[in-house]
Amino acid sequence: MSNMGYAGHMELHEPELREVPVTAVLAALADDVRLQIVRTLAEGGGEYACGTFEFGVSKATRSHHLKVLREAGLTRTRVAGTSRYVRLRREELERLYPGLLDAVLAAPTRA
Amino acid sequence: MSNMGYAGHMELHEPELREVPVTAVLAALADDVRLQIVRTLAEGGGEYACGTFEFGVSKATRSHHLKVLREAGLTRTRVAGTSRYVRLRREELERLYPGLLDAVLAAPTRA
DNA sequence: TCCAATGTTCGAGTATCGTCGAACCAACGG
DNA sequence: CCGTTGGTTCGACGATACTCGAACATTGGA
Repeated sequence: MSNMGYAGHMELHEPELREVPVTAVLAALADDVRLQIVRTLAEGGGEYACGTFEFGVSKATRSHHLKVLREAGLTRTRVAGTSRYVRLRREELERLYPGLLDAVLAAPTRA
Repeated sequence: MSNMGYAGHMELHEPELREVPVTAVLAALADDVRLQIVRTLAEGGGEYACGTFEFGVSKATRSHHLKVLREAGLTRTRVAGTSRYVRLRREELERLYPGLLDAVLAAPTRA
């Protein structure tokens, strides 16, 4: 009955947004791959399986970026079967950082 | 030769804002020292000599951060005598990234 | 039961970042 | 001139960040 060594039963680390320094939120957004993920989540508006985000990186790297987003308080993850469904924490973000996400999303894709 | 503004032969690199990827702007803001500098500039509204920003780092580090801000298109620098005066590029930022700077500045200082 | 699918974690390589002291430079004031 | 002042640059350091392949865990189906 050991559950050692793997995160299958571990709780996903999803911090309270107010515990996250704004610099961490900005750092999470300051990466091309992660910004593409966030854009996809924002445009779709709902949940996406991790595998959705095919942006030219390996699945290990993708998993890493999703973890960064989650631990920066930007996303929430729901586990279902072998898949994990990710969604943006829009309302919470809007409450704590009004206008921030919209401003970033409105920015030109390629500057 | 005119004596007008002979500010040494070093050219400051101040890119056009549209040439700067938004991720670079976000990365520039995603540091505590730099965010404090930006806050100071925004609250004061005008120009500040580099020496103004005493945030517990050496002057070499301060100079580095000011360079990062400048090259991310966030600030402009005017050379006068032995001093350099830094100011925020608010209007340009507002035009290209409407609401972004305000949202960041409105964020809680101590998250 | 075995296998494929979906993700995560590990270990390592490379790159970039933040930091400092020391050396440097240009401008100013005696 | 010479020294001081304001600031930059250099070289180095340790810490982080991004990336990948490989190995692993969990689920669900043949």
